[in-house]
Order: sequence, then structure tokens, then C-alpha cells
Amino acid sequence: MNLKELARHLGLSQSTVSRALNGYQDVSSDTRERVLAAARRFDYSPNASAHRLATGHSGAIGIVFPSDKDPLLDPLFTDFLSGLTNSAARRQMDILVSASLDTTDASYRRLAQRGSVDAVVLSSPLVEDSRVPLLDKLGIPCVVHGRTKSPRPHAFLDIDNEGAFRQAAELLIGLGHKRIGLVNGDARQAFAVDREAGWRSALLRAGLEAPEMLNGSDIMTDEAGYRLTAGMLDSASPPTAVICSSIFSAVGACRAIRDRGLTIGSDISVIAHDDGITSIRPEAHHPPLTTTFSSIHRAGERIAEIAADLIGGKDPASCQEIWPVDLIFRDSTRPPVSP
Amino acid sequence: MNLKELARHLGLSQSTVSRALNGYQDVSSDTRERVLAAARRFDYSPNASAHRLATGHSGAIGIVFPSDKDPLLDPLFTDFLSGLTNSAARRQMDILVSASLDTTDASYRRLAQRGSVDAVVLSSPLVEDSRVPLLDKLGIPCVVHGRTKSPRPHAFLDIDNEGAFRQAAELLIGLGHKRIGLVNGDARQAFAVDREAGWRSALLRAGLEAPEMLNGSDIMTDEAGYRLTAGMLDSASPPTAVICSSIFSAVGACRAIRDRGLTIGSDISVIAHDDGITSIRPEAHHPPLTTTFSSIHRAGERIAEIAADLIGGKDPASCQEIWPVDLIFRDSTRPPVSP
DNA sequence: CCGACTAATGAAAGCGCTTTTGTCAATTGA
DNA sequence: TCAATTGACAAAAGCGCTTTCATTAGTCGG
Repeated sequence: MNLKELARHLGLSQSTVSRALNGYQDVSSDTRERVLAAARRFDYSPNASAHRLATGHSGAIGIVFPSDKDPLLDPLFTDFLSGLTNSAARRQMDILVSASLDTTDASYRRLAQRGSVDAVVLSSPLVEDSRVPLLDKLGIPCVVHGRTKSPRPHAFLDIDNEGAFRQAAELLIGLGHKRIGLVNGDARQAFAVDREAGWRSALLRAGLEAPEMLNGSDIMTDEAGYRLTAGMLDSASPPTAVICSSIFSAVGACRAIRDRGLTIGSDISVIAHDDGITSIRPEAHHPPLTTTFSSIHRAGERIAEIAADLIGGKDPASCQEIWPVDLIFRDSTRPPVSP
Repeated sequence: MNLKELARHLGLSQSTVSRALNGYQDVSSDTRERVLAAARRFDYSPNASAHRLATGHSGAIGIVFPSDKDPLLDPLFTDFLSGLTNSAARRQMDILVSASLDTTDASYRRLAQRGSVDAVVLSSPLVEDSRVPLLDKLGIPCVVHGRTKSPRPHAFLDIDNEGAFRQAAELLIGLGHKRIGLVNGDARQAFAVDREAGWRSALLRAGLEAPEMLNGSDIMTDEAGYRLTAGMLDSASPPTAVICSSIFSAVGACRAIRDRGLTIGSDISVIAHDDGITSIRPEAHHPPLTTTFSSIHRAGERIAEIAADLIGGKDPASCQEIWPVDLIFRDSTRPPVSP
């Protein structure tokens, strides 16, 4: 069932039916009713390709997978994508996921030229990310999940990574900790840099040191979390507390602590950043983990809205949001045992 | 830069250029060279919407998120999607992710009518999944990741869940275990039913019981894994081994075991199913976990190929694959302590 | 040397929609 | 009363491709 048939059934012209369907003014409310009823009855919905060709909009938001199997691409992405997709669906938009087989540049360039998407979402930005200026040049709106250095202001939604990790470190300092380890994500990632800055500033502000020994950085997996934490605990002056960038790192960190016969909380305090994914919940741990919390699912939802605004012509410079992060105090943070 | 401009630049007609670009025969190799060179030089790629409208194919494979925030949607999905997308990209196809806001039926129906996708991938099928007959009726090819009951044969790629869990149980039985717990996924899911069947058949075949007490089933999260395992361990006749349906459940199960002062391996044996995601690796655990292994990333890759075949007109009945699952013996499985 | 065929290209129709422009009757104002 | 306005619809022109069909020029066999 297409527009032509529908129009013929109603004894109307295509244009009238089209306008009735799209809520234009110059059509009598009487015929509009009839058209809408018929559309429902015949279960008509306009052909996507034709609509796109006619309007010049693809009705889709793009997101590009970095490479064949990128370790930076973590399971959190599912939650993010779920939020993104749901929110996009509410605005009648789809999410187009494509992979960059050759270079990332080429993928975006192709995406832009073929007009497959109206806007693009950039995940896990690096500190200086070449994708932002590229998309700018290609004239395709983009919203970054996170932040990156860029000559021109770009739309983004980020969480207050620096503030969150400063707060976390301050909490530990307040409890009396003096050597606080950081189990961070990959140092190329923008968020990791911000978190390190938060950790560092809290320590320095309190007159403490932030030695490189305690500044761990790697991909955010269980195994890497174990390795980084183990390295710190086995060093000459081990930390009495660690802050982890992800719940996965935290699982590894906890394992390293327990493996050394130490107890989480009473011996070594642990704080983890929690993105709110359901598969691993910090409050279900023993002891329940103190966390900095921000829902990545909600971020996904909001980013689709921002993308829609951008497509609607909103100025990227006015599409910049930094969300505060909650610090949730649980039982994994206690005063250190006397040195 | 569009086809018309490109043709004008070359002093050729649109049709010739189009045919040259699409590799048709009736164009001289000389002009083909020129056209290809010009296309490269002007960085031309055909407009997606126009191409789709003209051919009637959308060039996209669809996948629908179940609901607003579905607990069944686990982090493994990222890996699956990554494989799917990469493989699709190699065939010049995109992945369209859309969410079902209203009913799932309506989403698929809309997807089909709007012609936004050429085929659909179904994830986490239920034992009897209404989506399969629906898509069949809508005439849109679909390939299921997993299997489901259906009057007509459908295309699918599944792993040998039953065989894997039978093998796992047999390994434990061979070591001398008599009470083996199952920490399974949601019982509505097809794969969970198959895994239970594997577990059960191994036990019965060995003349052992498969009591309901040891047949745990819930979503595959850390927390649920803990809860199910704890329940079994605290029961009147606790198991000496558990088999977990996911690495996440296994993390919870291990925690429950340790919390009770028991040691994994020597006191309670553990086997987990490993989908091969990088964030949590069973071999990095202490002790390294024995696993049934099958890469979900590879499954995603293969499913995109199957979808492409289906679009190309291949018979769904001849697109059915069941992959064997490796049983990887590590240190978490040992003979039980004498009862 | 000529009709029949082939190779290479161009012209034009069509995919299903949106949107501009055109048409016609009914209404309005002085 | 009559030109001017308005309301409701139809006709038709695109959007940028693919593909069918038509049109040349060149080749061949007899």
C-alpha cells in the first residue's frame, strides 16, 4: 500500500493525502479525518526511502564502530546504545550503526556523502580527536559523548569526570587516607585525562603526593584492573585506597586485594565509577562499593535529543552539557588502618 | 557532487556513468576507466536514499531493541553488534538499530512497511517467539541468533547449548561430582532451556538426580548469580559444583562461594559459559575458570553474512547453523572433597 | 555494397514521496 | 454587483538514482 493507492481509494489526490498525513493546514478537518482513518485501516506508513529522497533528510543518526574489534568498545556501550535508540525512536528516528573497515575518516566521509545519516554521535573521544574537525568540514552535525579539544565549539554531553574523581579522592582524604591509587582507563581517552586531573588536584590540594606509581592507566577490564592494583599493592609504598574508573576494573581490583589476604574496606578502601549497567551492581558486592554514579543509559537518551536539536538547526555551541556525578557512600570506604 | 554533475563533467550521460560505476557490461573499458577515475577524484559516492528508492532495497539489516530498558539485553550485545556491523560493512550494508516503544509487533510492522531494512536479526529468542511468524507474514527475511519453535523453518545461527552443558556436566561427573547446580539464564529464553536439557540429560544418564533445588534460573547478572548460588549452597544438600550460563553470573557465583569460606576449585567446582568478551576474562580469575566457550563476536559476523544470503534469495531452510562449543579445562574444576 | 547484427551510448520513464504552483468555487467588502 | 480574497483541492515538478528502451556508429557475412 503506497500513497498513490491510498489516494485512489479515497478519491483524492496524492498531494492532499500527503498534506493531511503530515498535518499541513490547507486541508479540511473533514478530509483529514477520512485520510487518517483510511491510513490506519490499510496500515499505511510512508516508504522510508522515498520520504528521505524527497525531504533530503535520512531520518537516522549515525554511530561508527572504531575498528574491527576495539578493546575500547566496552559492554557499557549496549546501555548507551539502548538509551540512544529509545530516545531516537520517540522522535521517529533510527540509529544507523556502521563499521569503519578502512580508515575512520573514509567511513565518515562516505556516510556524509551518501547522506545516510543526518547527524553523528561520537563515542569515547580521545583528547584530541580528529573526527570532530573532519565532521565539521564535511558539514555533518555531530554530538560527542564526552569532550575533546577542538578549535570550534562542538555539541557534547559529558559528565563531570574531574569533579567526580576529585570528590572521590577528597572523601578518602577526609577519612585519613594519604596514598590513594588511581586505576584509570586508557590514557588517550579524554575522560581518563579528566579523571586523573580530579584525582591529582584533590591530592595536591591536601598537600599529598600524586606519584606515578599510583597513577595506573589501561583498558577498563577485569584483568587490567587486577594487574594495575596488584602492581600498586606490591610496591614499596602501597596505597591504602584505590579509585577505579569502571566497575569492571573494580572487580579486578577487588580480586587483587583479596588475593593478598587483605579486606576491602577495613584494609584497602575502594571507590568505583558506576555507569549503572545492570549486569554488575556495586551495591550487591561484599562489601557494597562506594561509587561515583552516572547513568550511561540516560546519557544515551539525552544525546539523541541533542542530535535531533542539532538537525533542527540549533547552534552546536549552545548544545553543551556537563552532568554532575553522584558520590554514593557505601561500605567499601573506611578510615585506613594506622600506618 | 551527484550523478548528474559527474556525468556533465565527463561529457557523458547519467545512464552511462551509472552503468560504469555499477560494473555493467555494455560500457567500453576505456570510458569505465575515465568514470572511475573521475568518481575517485571528485570523491563521489551515490546518494543512499536515491539508490534505495530506485532499487527498492534499503541496504540495511535491522535489529530491534526489545523494550525501554530490558534486563535481557546484556553487555554481550556490544560484542555481537560489533561483529554484525563489521561483517555487514564488508558487504556494503548498514545496521539499523531501532527501538520498540509501543509493542514489538508494531515496530517490526512499521520497519517492514517503511522498507527501512532488507532483513532483520532476532536476538535472544524465546522458546516460542511470536516475532518469527510475524516477520514471516510480513515477508521480511529474518535470521535468528539462537533457535525458536516455528511452524516453518527459519534461518538461524545457534551454538550447541545443550551439548555444551551436557559436556560440562559430564566433565564434573567424571571428576566424581554428584550434586551439580545450574545457574542458568532466564527460563523463557530458548538457550536457557537447551542448557538445562544438557545439564539434566548428563545427570540422568549418569544415574544422578536433577532436583529443582539445583536448577537455578534468572537474569544473567552478577547479583542474580550470587543469589542463586547462595541459595543452593545454603540448602540442605548443597552442590559440590555449579555451572553458570554467563561470565557475569559466574562472578556472582564465585563471590557466594568465597563468602561462605569455601574455595573455588578445591571445595566447589565452577564452570562458566564464556562468550569471549574482553571486559571479563575467565582465564584471568583465581583460579582460572573452566569454561564452555563460543565467540559471540564471531556469531555476529556470521549472522550478517547469513542475512546477506537471505536477501540474495537463499532459502531460509538451508541457512541453519549450529556451532560446536569448546570446553576449556582450567583450574576451577577439581574432584569433590569426599562427602 | 548492403541488410543484419553488435557495441556503446543517450533519452526517458519510473521508484514513492514532498512541495510548489495552479485551479476553481465560495466568500468577502465597498 | 464585481473584483479581490480565501479555502480546499489537483496537477505537476522535482529529489538522485536505476533501468528499459531507443539510437547511433561500427562490423560482418554474403
